[in-house]
Amino acid sequence: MKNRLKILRAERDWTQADLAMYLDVSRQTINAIEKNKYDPSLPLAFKAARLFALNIEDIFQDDETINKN
Amino acid sequence: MKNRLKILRAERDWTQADLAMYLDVSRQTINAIEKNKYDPSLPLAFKAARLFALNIEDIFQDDETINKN
DNA sequence: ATATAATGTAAAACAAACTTGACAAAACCC
DNA sequence: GGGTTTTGTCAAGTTTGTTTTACATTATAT
Repeated sequence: MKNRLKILRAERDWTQADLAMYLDVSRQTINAIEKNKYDPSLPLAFKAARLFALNIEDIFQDDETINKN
Repeated sequence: MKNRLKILRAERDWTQADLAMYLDVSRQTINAIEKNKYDPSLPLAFKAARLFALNIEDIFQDDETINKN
């Protein structure tokens, strides 16, 4: 599972700690997800989608899902 | 977190066991998710989305997410 | 160069997701 | 009705996600 959190953060000039605060998780959780140590829970993915006003699929990309673009 | 698994199953005349098999999880997992005992993992949500050819948001709906329709 | 901020990482603990096995209740045929 | 399939549920166990604390490394700014 890939994700665009680092890019989305960079676009807003947010630190991992900032994003963690907005999503009500620990900074280590953000770091672990960005470094692909584990996948977020579905509720957390929804929260991120809401925060960035994007679809979950636009933030997180399943490796099995073949991308048509 | 609500979900439309039961409806999507019904449309295809699948049992919980059928869906479990297609998603490589136990029948109890499908039952628990349908009965809102817990949320699926993000990978499982992606797998369901692929199976039904829908977006995750069209299958699972966060309670916090205000629906605009 | 040194201070500060940001990121990476690790261990221990706990919570949430998922498994297997088993059985009861409900729905569906004949 | 009785048999069969489907659904609901429970307990015990494993795995995955998350927290806290702590410290090391890297980047940024004087």
